[in-house]
Amino acid sequence: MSNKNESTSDKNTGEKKPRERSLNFIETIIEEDNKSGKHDGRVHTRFPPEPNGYLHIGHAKSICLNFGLAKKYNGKCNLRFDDTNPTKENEEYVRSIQEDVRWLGFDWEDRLFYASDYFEQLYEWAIKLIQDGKAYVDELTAEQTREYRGTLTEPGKNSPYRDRSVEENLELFEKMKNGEFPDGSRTLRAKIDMSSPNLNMRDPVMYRIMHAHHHRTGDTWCIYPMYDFTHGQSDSIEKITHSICTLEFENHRPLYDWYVENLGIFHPQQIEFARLNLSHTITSKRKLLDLVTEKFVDGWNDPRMPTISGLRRRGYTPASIRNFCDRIGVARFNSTIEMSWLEEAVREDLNRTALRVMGVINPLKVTITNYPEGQEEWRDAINNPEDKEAGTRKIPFSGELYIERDDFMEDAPKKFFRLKPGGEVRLRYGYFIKCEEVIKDDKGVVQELRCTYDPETAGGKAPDGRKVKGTIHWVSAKHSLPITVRLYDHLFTKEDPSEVEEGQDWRSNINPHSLTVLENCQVEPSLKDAEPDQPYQFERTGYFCLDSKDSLPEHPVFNRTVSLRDTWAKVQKKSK
RNA sequence: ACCCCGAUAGUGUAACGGUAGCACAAAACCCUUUGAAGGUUUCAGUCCUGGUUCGAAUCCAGGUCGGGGUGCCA
Repeated sequence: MSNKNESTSDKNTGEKKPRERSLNFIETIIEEDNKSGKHDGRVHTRFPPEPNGYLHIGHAKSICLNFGLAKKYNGKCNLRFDDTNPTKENEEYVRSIQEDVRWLGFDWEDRLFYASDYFEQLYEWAIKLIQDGKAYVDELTAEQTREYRGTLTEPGKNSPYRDRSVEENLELFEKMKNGEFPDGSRTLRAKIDMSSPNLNMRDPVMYRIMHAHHHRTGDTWCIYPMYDFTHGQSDSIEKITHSICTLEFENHRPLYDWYVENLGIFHPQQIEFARLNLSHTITSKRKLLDLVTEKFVDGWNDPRMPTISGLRRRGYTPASIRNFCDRIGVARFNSTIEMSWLEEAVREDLNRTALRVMGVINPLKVTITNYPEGQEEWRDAINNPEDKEAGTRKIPFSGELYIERDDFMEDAPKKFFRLKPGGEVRLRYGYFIKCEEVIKDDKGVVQELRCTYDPETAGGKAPDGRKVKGTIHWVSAKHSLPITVRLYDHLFTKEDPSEVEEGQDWRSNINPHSLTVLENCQVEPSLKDAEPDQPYQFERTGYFCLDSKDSLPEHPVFNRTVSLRDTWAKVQKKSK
């Protein structure tokens, strides 16, 4: 008979332990390795980006995973640039990648490496494989190589150059290295198995000739190693224990293993996980580059981009991104995460940290007819109800205000708690006001509201105890600061941007309304000294930050990071 | 067509032969000087068919569906 309580016998200790997230499959592997002593309990990972683009949210998942695992198991994580293709890589990307990893909050300490650091060693290993009769110089053209490789269903056939002598191969490879052959005329190939069902094992190319300038090694080399001949050995050199990569490299694992085994060097374990797919956006470096070069966005760090730099400029925080990456988990099957998860993650972080301010996005003038002419007063406002330490500030009140246009309705439904003709509403930290008169222009558009205030309700409390359901934000017209606000929506209209009509491409799914610019928004004067790194919550509207690129002291521009959750919008939608 | 991998509420993940759980989304309510935040509750799931077993999400077989694979890219 089993006793149900046996397994939870420790629950009467009275301690409320934070609920531990259960292990993901990689952590399980690591813990098994640690138990069996496979690497003496050592955990060493690496983040290996190719410097051919800016980092995006998908990379953040990998960064958090690799650095996170190292931290969790008291290990190390290297940053290594996988720079084996000089025609696509450059310094700007190297710089931005380091900046982004650091910004996310991770530190590779003194372990910044480049695959190009290992070119000499890789070259020697290539020679060893030649000497062992496991590699040969091929003279097939690229097209011929393709033909000889066979297809998914038919085996390939051996290259006529496959059985050259070791000496001849050595000599030819030397000449390749010395630049005696033009690009594309020769390759060095591993001699494995042209009939393998895994195409990667059909005598994969190890080296190709490229007379190209490398951002680090300059013109030292005119032959460059392929990814497969580089990655595993780089891991091996750095004594990486767990080499974590995305699912599309799964078919490469046998080759990864083949190289380190045939070279007789330290054998790291490659582990694949599913890359992140986010709804309503793309994480293909090539397509992101297209968005930039074709000017659909304002550079790699456009706040609509899913790049780390874009998210940063948008106002996302490192903690929110780390949290997001932790929550989405890691698995071995492809999935798409809804954008709302990312948004929820920033809201959660910003709710704790953002300073509350009054900001009116779409101003509607309100004149308080019974407020003494020329009078003004400074009222106390709480900077952050989630953080007592943040203190309070003074905000100016006067007889001429701006409120949000959406906070007034002439024909209001019952559930509308804000201002309506004859109705009363609370101005946050201010007074109750009552709408007495609606002034419109010729076209019937509301121009101004004339209201009266109740001087007894200073601070928002009514001494007679009468209740007012609605509380709205406002600014004093005389004191407020005009700013520009940029609102963002999904970059793509479809959840899956690659899903297109016939004859169209992914570009047809770009959302034409992903950016809305609002001029003449009005905010409280304290925002005069805003800095891009300081997140703000415009109360009842959303989280905002100063744009780090386009904002000028005389013309502030604020980006909306994310709106607040809007239950009213839901109610409205439902009633339609 | 061939090889490899995968499939658990709407979404994302856990349960490792023994009570299918958590988060986000959705819904209802409470609270509220942010229709925010917070709190309570509800809804909702093991791809299919067989087999092994006292017992299967888990092991086995077959099927279905999805992803990856024919770069001198990574």
